[in-house]
Amino acid sequence: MIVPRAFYARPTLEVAPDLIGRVLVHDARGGTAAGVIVEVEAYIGESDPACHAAPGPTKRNAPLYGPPGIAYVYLNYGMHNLVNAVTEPEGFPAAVLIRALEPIAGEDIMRRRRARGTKRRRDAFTTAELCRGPGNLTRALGITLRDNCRDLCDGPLRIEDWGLPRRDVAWSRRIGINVGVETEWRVSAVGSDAVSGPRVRAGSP
DNA sequence: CGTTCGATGCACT
DNA sequence: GTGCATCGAACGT
Repeated sequence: MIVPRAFYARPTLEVAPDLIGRVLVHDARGGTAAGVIVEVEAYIGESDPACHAAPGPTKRNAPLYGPPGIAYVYLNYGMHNLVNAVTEPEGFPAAVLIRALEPIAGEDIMRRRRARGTKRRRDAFTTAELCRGPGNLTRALGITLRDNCRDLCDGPLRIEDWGLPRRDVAWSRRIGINVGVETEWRVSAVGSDAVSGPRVRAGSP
């Protein structure tokens, strides 16, 4: 079933961990691809210096102020599309950045998309690395700027609940930013080999 | 393994 | 003109 809008219309720090274990699906040219969300980060309000809403409303960050349950997709470093799920009641700018997935459908399509334009062969990718990292997962799913403002509750780009088992989650600092580094607003599924960056250890060595 | 460095586009000041 | 919510290729160890 599709995750309903009410799910997103909540405090972002409640939405973020609840997204772990849900499934991001994209029907696109080339076919459908989907992955289990295993790593996210919360960006919350104009007072969060790392949130794109920090400068106040602008043309780019307008989706953050829009209704919950829509996608905020933007271009980062001139080459990577990053996808967020907009949260909180409309008018309060916040979102959850999706940082990593475990491929669950359309893995062959993901391989084709990931290998395109690189020197690596399709079969040189491990399954775990196909959607590891926010730029990599949008590439694997074929998510582009045209998906900005798409409704995640209805349409080709969706988040679904497949009734998968609950995952243990761990909170840690957000990655790849220079401000707002103290808050532990990154959530990852413990033990997942698809999680990017510093991984949280599941047990003792 | 590790680290460095270039690519690349655009919103924002 | 500056600075990114990044990635992978190249090179050093």
